[in-house]
Amino acid sequence: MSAPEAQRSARPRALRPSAKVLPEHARSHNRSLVLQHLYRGGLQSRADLARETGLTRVTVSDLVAELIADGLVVETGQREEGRPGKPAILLDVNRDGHRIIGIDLSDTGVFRGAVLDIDGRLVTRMEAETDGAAGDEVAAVAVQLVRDLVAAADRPILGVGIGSPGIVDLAGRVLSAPNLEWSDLALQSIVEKTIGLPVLVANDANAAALAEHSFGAAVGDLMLIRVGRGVGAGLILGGMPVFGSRFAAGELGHVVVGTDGGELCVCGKHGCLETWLSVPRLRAGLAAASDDADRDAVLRRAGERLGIALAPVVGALNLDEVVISGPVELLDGPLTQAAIETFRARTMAEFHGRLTVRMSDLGQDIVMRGAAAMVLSGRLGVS
Amino acid sequence: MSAPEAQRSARPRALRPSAKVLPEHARSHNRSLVLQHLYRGGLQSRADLARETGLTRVTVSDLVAELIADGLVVETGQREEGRPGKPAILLDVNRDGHRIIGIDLSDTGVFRGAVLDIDGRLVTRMEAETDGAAGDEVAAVAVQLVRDLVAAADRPILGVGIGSPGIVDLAGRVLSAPNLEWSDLALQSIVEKTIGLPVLVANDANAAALAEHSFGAAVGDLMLIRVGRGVGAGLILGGMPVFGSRFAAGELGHVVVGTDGGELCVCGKHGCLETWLSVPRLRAGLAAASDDADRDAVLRRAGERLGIALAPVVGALNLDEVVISGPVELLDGPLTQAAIETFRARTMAEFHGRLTVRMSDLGQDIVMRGAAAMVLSGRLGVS
DNA sequence: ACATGTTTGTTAGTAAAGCGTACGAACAAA
DNA sequence: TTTGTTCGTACGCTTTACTAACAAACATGT
Repeated sequence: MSAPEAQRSARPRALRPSAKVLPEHARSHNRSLVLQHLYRGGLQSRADLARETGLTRVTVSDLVAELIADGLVVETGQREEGRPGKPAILLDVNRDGHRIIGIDLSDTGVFRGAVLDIDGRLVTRMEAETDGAAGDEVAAVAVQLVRDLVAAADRPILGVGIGSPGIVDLAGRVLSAPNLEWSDLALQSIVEKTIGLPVLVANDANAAALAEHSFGAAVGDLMLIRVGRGVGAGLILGGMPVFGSRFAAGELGHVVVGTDGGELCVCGKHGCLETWLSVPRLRAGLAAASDDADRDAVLRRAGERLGIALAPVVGALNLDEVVISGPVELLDGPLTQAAIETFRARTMAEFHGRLTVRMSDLGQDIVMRGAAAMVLSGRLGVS
Repeated sequence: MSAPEAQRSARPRALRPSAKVLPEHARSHNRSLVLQHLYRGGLQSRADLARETGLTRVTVSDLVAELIADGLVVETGQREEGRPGKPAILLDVNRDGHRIIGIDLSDTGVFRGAVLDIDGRLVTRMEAETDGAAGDEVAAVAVQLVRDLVAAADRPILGVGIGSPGIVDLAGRVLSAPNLEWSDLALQSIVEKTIGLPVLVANDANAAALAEHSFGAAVGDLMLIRVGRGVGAGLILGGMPVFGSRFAAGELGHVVVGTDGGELCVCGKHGCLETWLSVPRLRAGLAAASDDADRDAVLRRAGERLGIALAPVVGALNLDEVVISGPVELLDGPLTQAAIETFRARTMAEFHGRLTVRMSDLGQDIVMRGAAAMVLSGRLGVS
């Protein structure tokens, strides 16, 4: 036991000051809570919702009345069950009452967009060629695509979600997107002003991760690896996307993998994850391969590198799931298999016994559906 | 544009159902908010707090009255300023009115504990030898240490924080701590029942990370690497600790680093981070070294491995800071320097320009102070 | 057939939380 | 002394969710 000693002032310094909470905020939280249960659980009565949420029947009734007035919830008739008591009036989210616009700007040469319903199903699909445009010009193409989709929607539109390549901040500014030659482009506010609807912009990999979380088979904390021209990742921890302090979370493409050199990358380093795993490099490797065994080896080598890069991340975050998204013919098979094996060989299996590594089954629409999930989450508090 | 197509049901499955929010929860949030501002900002008047929090002077007055009644806040006289108007009554957290017990179970052979004040300064320090005990026996040593510290405290005790090695769940159960031969030990509830005070238990690396966040020089998202008998890490993202889905976040010690083999680890793999970086291995390496240059090389090699392991994690999370905690004579110097260099060589500097890698300056007390921070955060909502 | 019990949804009244307005107190400057 | 400013508090109001009570609608047992 020692006497109190001189220590430097222990008072912590500034942080984000958090915000006050008013009763109305609590109300909107509970409103979202009710909507969320209804969204997931399907047909339920007010009494069911009260039991599930822990709120009173009275309160639920009140919230539901508000949701019905807003057109978000509808009564769908009575429950036909041989139970005693007054039959329940079933409620459901007004799944066909609204539309969402989802945009994917991440592909090369073409912007994809769609009108989606509340459940994230594509209703109308559109594309817009970018014809090698860049900067403001290509931004105008995106805006026009949104405009066309808004015109094509046959229901009120909840909002517009956009998945963009590059670094995107929380206000929907694209801080840097080299392929489109965007820097500090206030995409969200531009589209919002033009269209007059709520707009949300996020990085494409983050959007994809959200899609997997909301509409895919994902269960808990997950990382989504997007393999395309480059390699990017999106992270969902505890149901919330991880953005990183400079909004650059998931920028894994230019991390060097392994300690044995590697090919030269456009960034000037050797052995970046992209040099092992990007689609162009994979295709080139396959084209140069002489036979099937050789092709297999190319894919397995890429998968091994992915496993090597993932091991520390999964260890540090104790993830449940790693999902890979990209061209199925390249990624599904030896590549994923090798990633799993490498990963298992390089981490403690007992901590990560439940980790699954798999391909996404959302296909090419993953970013558009993720963009829709952003709108659902941002506007309705539903995920 | 294509017609609506058949897609598999898009409805997401079960997630954490979140919880309802009642007005009283909002109140306690605002109460914590006021306390937080006071804790960080020092002497302030009610009107100051109202301006900073956005709440009304009336509401702040009400909350402050409650905090004064609870003994957490005191009036410390009037402000002496040549300003017009009624002079302000200054408030401050009752910094000397309560104590916190902080416990560190992570060291080999000895448990450390301390009575701390609200600002995280050590007031009374104690130690308890474990004498090679294990299981329930060594748990009893910990309980006795807490009891002694409670008896030594000269003020009301806010709570007990414990940093334990191993995997600890959110309820303070130590799921697995091989060194102490604990598995599924409900440490928090055991101590709580014995002592009759609020108890919080967390992993030692997580506690250390919290200490760095609360009392150290840390600014934003950070990862704390704890180098001792093994290697562990704690993560703070957005001010919140990351636990991982199986509560095993930060278990980096047994991730294989590099692609060029490495020494055999106790876990059976070759080249785990622990085989490069643990204190025993470092000391052995230094002892075997012939001259200073050789010793430097040993430390640099270890630092390089740390950098290799960190690169994907920092890339994936876009961290602000990596803090290293452990024996200064080993870690501070060539090792840290090599880690920084390796790291910079393996990632995109432009994304991580603001990343800093440094030693913690909280020394040996880091876990105890982190344990105190857990109590501050859990009991007062202050961080 | 009829009473009984159950479940549902609503009405009425209550407690808590924070707001806006207004007021007295205490001070500086003119 | 007067004026203007700032601080802290008293009062009344709105919002929110709660409890209690009730009517409606149904199944079941006698």
